[in-house]
Amino acid sequence: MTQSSDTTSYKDIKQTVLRRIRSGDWPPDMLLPNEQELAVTFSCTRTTVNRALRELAEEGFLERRRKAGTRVLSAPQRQARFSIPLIRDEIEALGGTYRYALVSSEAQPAPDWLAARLALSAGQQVQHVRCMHYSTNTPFQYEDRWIVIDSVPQVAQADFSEIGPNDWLVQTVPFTNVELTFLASRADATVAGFLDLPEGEPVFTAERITWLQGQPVTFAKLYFGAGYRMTTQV
Amino acid sequence: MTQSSDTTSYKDIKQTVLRRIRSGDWPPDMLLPNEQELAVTFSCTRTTVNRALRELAEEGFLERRRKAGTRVLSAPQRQARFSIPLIRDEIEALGGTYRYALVSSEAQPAPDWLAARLALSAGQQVQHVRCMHYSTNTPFQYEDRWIVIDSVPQVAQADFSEIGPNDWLVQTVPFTNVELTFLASRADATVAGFLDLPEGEPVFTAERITWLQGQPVTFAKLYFGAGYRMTTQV
DNA sequence: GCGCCTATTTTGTGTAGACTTTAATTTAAT
DNA sequence: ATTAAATTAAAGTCTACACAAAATAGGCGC
Repeated sequence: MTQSSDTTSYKDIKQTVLRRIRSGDWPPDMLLPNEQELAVTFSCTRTTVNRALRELAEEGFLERRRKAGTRVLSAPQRQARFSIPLIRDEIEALGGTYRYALVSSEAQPAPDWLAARLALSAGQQVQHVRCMHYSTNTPFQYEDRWIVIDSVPQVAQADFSEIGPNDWLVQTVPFTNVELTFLASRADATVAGFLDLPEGEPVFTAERITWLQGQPVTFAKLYFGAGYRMTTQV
Repeated sequence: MTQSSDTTSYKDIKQTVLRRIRSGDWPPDMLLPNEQELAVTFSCTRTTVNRALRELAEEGFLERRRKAGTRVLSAPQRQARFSIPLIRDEIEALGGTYRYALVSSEAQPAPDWLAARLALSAGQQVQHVRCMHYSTNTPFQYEDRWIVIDSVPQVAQADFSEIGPNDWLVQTVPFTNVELTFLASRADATVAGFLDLPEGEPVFTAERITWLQGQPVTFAKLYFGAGYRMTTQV
């Protein structure tokens, strides 16, 4: 059998199933026919049905359990899946020219709050790097970053005057686990100065903790410039 | 052939490939062997290799192109995939008790900025619903929502005094397209009042536009209470 | 009735093989 | 040299079948 237009593809099945869900034909909580039956109705193999339903489940439309079958999810806990672009790409996509500037870089013992946050031992050495990212001379992001020296010893020799610590890290440490937090914070004098804002202004802020196989690698606090909006399609 | 422990599963392959990428064994931009070769080295079928590599590509580690082959992505633009929980679930997960209160609900012509945002015709009627979500009497979120009446005519009969507009919508218009935006805004007098904050305080804000098959359904502006943090693992 | 064990159903995943589609590459024609 | 057409290598997907694993449902003993 060929797979050209006379064949039912897993994409066709996905579309059809989605349409039935959306139209209310298959309402929330409904148990849908098992793969074998669907394979017959779609006149294809169970393998193909399986792929379609598996992907729909990954996308949050269905719930599948062995023996229990496949059912339509009632509360569509859709997962927003947005990519975290590199700053340079993001700025260039918005039509700006990316420029980077190092503010400071120094080794120091981890402050208490950082030690607590990353489960470091008291007084463990960290590299504290502060830098700016500009979009055509407009401040785009102020980055305040700490890198755990024990986890990335090479950081002692790193030169952050030309390359940003994030770029350096992704080249050096193929990172594994990341915890991302977004919040609205108030610009203190330092942040306001770098981002060219009035003090006290709301600032969209991201915190990013990175581990390499259980070892804390870096904590970054990223303050975005005025009017920043993070958008995603779901 | 069986698939028990003597067989190589697609998960094994994913792990092995990931390990090689992380260890630098397969550096960024490297072209990896084609599926047939990998199938031989892993002693499994090409089907199994295909699934492993396909998923790794979806997860952002590899780039695959027909004829060109599979290569390691240099800047692993990992995609944060975080689920958007229902407010009730989120509050209860944090140990609070969810409480809902309607502030106002009235039909009105769409204001210009909204008409522009949703591509409505001038003066199209919308239902403007404002409400509060509390976590054990602490303000958790102030919701300012507009629902396009032409897209959801049933909204005229809806009673939002007990059920929140979001819950009502997911029951009524199940699966839709969503554009989500996050930003930091400044609490104006209204928002400050509802969230029990000083005026001018930074507020983590989400904007949510929902379409049903190209038709605009609703625009919601969600103002989160003091200290709100949105966290996700990547 | 209650708890435990077994049987059965349904999804999960593998093998083997074929055809399709895309696109890089090479070849031929202008 | 440049463009257009043919070649071909790689991923993409389907068929057909088999066995595995999980979890519900039913039956058994108490």
